[in-house]
Amino acid sequence: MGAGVPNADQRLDARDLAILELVQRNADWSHGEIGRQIGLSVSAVNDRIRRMVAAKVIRGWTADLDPGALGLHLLAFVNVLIDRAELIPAFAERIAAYPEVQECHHLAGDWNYILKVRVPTTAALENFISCELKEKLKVSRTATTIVLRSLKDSPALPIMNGGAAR
Amino acid sequence: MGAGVPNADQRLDARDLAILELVQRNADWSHGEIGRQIGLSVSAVNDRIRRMVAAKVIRGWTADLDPGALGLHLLAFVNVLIDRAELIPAFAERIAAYPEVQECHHLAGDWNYILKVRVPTTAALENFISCELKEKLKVSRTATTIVLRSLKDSPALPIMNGGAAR
DNA sequence: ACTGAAATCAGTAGTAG
DNA sequence: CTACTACTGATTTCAGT
Repeated sequence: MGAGVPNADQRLDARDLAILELVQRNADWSHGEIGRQIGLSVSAVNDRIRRMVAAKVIRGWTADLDPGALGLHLLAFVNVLIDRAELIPAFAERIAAYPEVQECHHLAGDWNYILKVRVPTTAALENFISCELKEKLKVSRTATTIVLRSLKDSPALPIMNGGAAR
Repeated sequence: MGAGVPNADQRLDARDLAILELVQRNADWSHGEIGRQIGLSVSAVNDRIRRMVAAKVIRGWTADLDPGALGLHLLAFVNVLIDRAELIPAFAERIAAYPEVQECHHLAGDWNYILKVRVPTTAALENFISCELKEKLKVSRTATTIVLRSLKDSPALPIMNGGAAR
């Protein structure tokens, strides 16, 4: 056990990719339904999904929720700059714990990080930036961009041959 | 049938929110397991989930895939500027169809859109920006930021009381 | 609106071809 | 891999509180 080599010798063939394409959008379909779509038996679909879960190609199963229905009416991208290098480890360790931070990416460029932040209101955003980022996490500067409308916001990945495929 | 009022009179109580908190991370748990966590019977959990699916609070069920395992080794944010206003509708209509574009948000600020783009290589990114964005979609200017490392990249939404809750 | 039991259906494991 | 079996366990329905 343990986390030796991450994805040792998994090879994904065209059928695996077809399964992934389906389950990343319709995880509630039965294995029979998936098999019918791609011409595979229930057992074959079952085997392949279990292997891909074991290989961590499939990391888990999630429900896709509507942000608006949960009162999360504001989406913003916040660029973060931290002047003093010694403050970066503490930021990196603590930022992921904020539920309103959906994403945090370390960047190559003018800014240290970009955050994707979901909150109910501008007041909540202001509180997050002022109290959490600047006061507690000692962020030097931020640049916030408000999203007016999301044309696409999907966790689905592009799946094509030529990736880690055979 | 039809899409009249989106979320008519759904009221989410604390138990609904507890269920959502669980299923957005562990959609594979049985209703019995969920019920045990929050002190509810299997049927009650089933009822509430079915109601939330019907009310479109839960939009669907997805598999969470590992981008690296699919050969998607590059993540970038691409800011997009379109000078001539008459070119924007065509862009907005066609951008969502690109699988490598995971997100596309219309912005308030200096840029028209921000894109979250996943590709295997820098060559694929260059091809996407030059051929697709600039040539085909007539984008005037782009500013691309490469992600070095993702500290957090989760579809999970922050769930707290005070949203659309009772 | 929840519980608990009964019925239906899906996932799993094994066999054989 | 398919096809078929049997089994386990989950989902769904339904009557009752």
